[in-house]
Amino acid sequence: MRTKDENKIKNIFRATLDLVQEIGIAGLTMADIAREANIATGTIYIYFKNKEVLLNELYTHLAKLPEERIIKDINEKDSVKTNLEKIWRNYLSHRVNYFDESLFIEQYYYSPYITKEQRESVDKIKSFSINIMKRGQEEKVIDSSLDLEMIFWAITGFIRTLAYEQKKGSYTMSEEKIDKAFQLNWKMIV
Amino acid sequence: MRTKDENKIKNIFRATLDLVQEIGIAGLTMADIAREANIATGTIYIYFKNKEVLLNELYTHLAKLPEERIIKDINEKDSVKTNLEKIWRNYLSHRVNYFDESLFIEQYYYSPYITKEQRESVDKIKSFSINIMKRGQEEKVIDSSLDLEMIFWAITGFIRTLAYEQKKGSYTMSEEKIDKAFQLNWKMIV
Amino acid sequence: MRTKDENKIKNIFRATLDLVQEIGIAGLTMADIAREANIATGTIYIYFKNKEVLLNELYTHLAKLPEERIIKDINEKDSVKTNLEKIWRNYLSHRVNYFDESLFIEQYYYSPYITKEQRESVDKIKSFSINIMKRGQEEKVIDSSLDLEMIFWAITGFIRTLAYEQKKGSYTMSEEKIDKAFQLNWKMIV
Amino acid sequence: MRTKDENKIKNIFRATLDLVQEIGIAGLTMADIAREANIATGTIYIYFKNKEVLLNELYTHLAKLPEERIIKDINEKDSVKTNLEKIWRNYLSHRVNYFDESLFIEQYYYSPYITKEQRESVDKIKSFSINIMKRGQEEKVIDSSLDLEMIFWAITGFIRTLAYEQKKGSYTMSEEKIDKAFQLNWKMIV
DNA sequence: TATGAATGAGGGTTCATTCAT
DNA sequence: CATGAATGAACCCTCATTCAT
Repeated sequence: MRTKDENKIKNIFRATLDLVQEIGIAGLTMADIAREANIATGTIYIYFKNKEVLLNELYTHLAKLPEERIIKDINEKDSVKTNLEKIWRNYLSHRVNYFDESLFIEQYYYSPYITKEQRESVDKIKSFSINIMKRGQEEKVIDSSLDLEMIFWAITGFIRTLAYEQKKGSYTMSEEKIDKAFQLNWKMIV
Repeated sequence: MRTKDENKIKNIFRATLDLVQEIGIAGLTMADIAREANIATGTIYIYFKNKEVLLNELYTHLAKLPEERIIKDINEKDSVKTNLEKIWRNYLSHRVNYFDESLFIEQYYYSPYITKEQRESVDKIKSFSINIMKRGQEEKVIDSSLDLEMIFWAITGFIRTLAYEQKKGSYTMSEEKIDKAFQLNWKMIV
Repeated sequence: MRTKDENKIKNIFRATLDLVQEIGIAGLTMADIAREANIATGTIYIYFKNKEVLLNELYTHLAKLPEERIIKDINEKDSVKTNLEKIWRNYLSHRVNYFDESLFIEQYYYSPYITKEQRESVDKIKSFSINIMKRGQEEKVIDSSLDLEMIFWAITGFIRTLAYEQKKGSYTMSEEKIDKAFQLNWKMIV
Repeated sequence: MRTKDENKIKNIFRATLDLVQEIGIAGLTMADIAREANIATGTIYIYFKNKEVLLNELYTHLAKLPEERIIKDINEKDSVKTNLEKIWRNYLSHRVNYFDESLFIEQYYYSPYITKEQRESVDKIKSFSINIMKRGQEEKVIDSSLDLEMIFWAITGFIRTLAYEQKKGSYTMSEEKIDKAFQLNWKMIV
C-alpha cells in the first residue's frame, strides 16, 4: 500500500498559492491546482473534503507563519531600537519573500470562502510590537505622546506598500534603501 | 433615452461594487448583479458585451475617480504643507468613503479579468504628490536627502492601512487622530 | 421572454419513468433525463432544485394518481360484488397501464432518495377497499370470519403479480382470464 | 487456502445485501461494501473482476437458493394438500427470512447490471408447484377447470405481499394467521 | 429595450478501478 | 493475498450567455 504522503498537502498548498498569484481566487479551479501539483484531481479530495476546506486550511496554516518569521531572533536584552529594527526587517522580508502568501490572505479575506471565526482572529504580531514600543516610551527613547496603535499601522502600512510596489516592479529596493526606510520610521517616533 | 441608459450603467456598477465587498470577485455572478441592480440578467448584456467587459469598464471607470477626488481644491499658491495636508486628507477621505471601489480595484488587479494594459497603467496622483514635495525640498521645508518616491509609499501605505483597519472595525478614527496621523507623516519628512 | 412551460415538468417526469424502467434508479443520470425529455441538462434545474428533489416530487406526484384511478366510477348503491369487481379491474388496469409508475415507486422505496415522511405515508385505497368488504360482511355476502386486511393483501398481491408477469411477457392476459381471475378472488372470500 | 476465500466471498455478498436493503442498488458503492465487509476496497477486486461481475454473481448465487429452500422436505407420497401447504410455508419462510435477498433480486432485475441471459432465466419452482397441483386436479381434489399458472401467481403474489408488508411493519403475522392465509388459498382452488 | 427561460460548457465532486507497498 | 492511496472518467450542478417573447 502506498503511504499517505503528508508532503502532498504542502504541495497542494504551494500550487494553490502560485495559482492565486497568477489568476486570483476567482479563477482558481481544482483541476488547475491538481495539474500544478502534479497529481490527479481526485487526490486532492483524499486530503481535503472540498475546495472550501482546502482554502480554509491553507488560510489557517498561513495565518500562523508570519508570527514565527517576524518575532524571530528577538533578544529581550537588546535595545528597543535594535528589537524594533529586527522586527521591521523581518516583516519586510516576510512580505517580500512570501508575497504570494500575503496575497492569498488578502484575497481570501474578501472571498465567499472565509468563515466567521477566521474573520475575527486577532493579531499577535501587533501586540508584540506595541509592547516593545511601550518599553521604548518608558525608557524615553520613543515619544510618549504617540498613539502606538497608530504607529503600528503607519509602519506596517509602509512596509506592505514597499513590498507590494517592489513585487509589482514599480519600485526597486536595495540594502541602502531598506536602511533609509527604517530610519524614516524611527525618526517618526522618537 | 440617454439619461436612462447612464443610470442603468451606474446601477450595474454600484451593484457590482456592493457584491464584491460582500463575496469578492470570486463569488460574483451575473445573476447576482442583476438581482442587486433590480434588472433582468439579459439586460446587463445590452450594456456590456460580457462579464469581462463589464469588469474591465468598471475598473477603468474607477481608476479615473481617485485622481479627481484627491487632487481637488489644491491651490498652487498655498504652502507646501497646506497642499500636502489637503492631499493627505483627500486621500484618506477617498479610501474611507469609497472603500468598496478600492477593494474592487485590489481584487481586480489579481483576477483573471485584468488586461495587460490595465496592469501597466501609471499613477498620476503619485507624480503630482511628489512634485509638491519636490517644491518643499527646494523651499527647504522638506529634508532634501529624502527619496520622495519612498516617502510617497510611506504616506499612502499608512493611509490605506488606516482606512482598511477602520473599515474592518479594528481601529476607530476621529478628527483628532486624523490630525495626529498627518503630523506623524509631516514629522517624518521635515 | 419565453414563458415557463409547465408541460416541461410532465415531460421530465415521463422521461424519468421511461428511463427507470429501462435502467433503474441506479443507472439514472440527469443528462439521460434531459436527453430523453429533449431539453438541456440545465433546464431541469429551473424546475427542480436537484436530482433528489426531482425524484421526491415525482414520487409524491405518482403516489396521488392510483387513488384517483382506482376509486373511480364507484357507485355506493351498487352491490358489494359490483363495487369490488370495479375496484379489482381498476387496480389491474392501473398496474398494467401505468406499470412504469409502479416500478418507479417500488424502486424509489428502497433507494437513498426516499424521505422519512414518504416512507410513512398511508394508503387510502386500502381503507376504501376494506370498507366495501366490511359492508359485504354485514350484508352476509362475504364470509364474516375473514381478516379483511389479509384479504386485501391477497387480492392486491395477486393483481400486482399478474400485471408484472404480463409486463415481463411470461403470462398473457385476456378478457376471459381477467374474468376468471376476479372470480377466483371472489370465491376465496364468499 | 480455500476456506478463507469462500468466507470472504460470503462476507462480501452479505455486506452487499445489507447495503442494498438500506440504500438500494442506486446508492451502492464499492467502498461501502468493503467497509461493511471489514476489508479493503482493493480486496474485493481479488475476488471479483469488477462491480458488475460481483452483482452478477450474487444474483446467480441468490437465484439458486430459493429452489433449495422451497422444494425441501417434500415427500412425493404425501397428499397434494400436504405438499402444497409445505411448499406454501417454505415459500413464506423464504420470503420473510431472506427478505434482503428477494429485495436485491427485484432491484437487480431493473438495474443496468442485469444481463440478457439472467433476464430470461426460468423458474423451476413454478413448474414444480404446478405439477403438484396438476396431480391434485387428477385426484379431483383441485378444481380441474382452473388455470394453474394463474393460481401460481395468485398464491405467490399473496405470499410475497404478506412478507413485504410484514417487513415494512404494516402487517403482523402469527402462526394462526399463517394458517388462515393458507386455508384462504386452498379454499380458492378446491 | 427588457425579460427571464433555455442552453451547454465547464467546474466541483464522487467513485470504480488500479497499483505501489 | 491484502491494503488503501492514487487515478481520472463521469456525474451533478452552476452560471455566462443566448434568444424567443
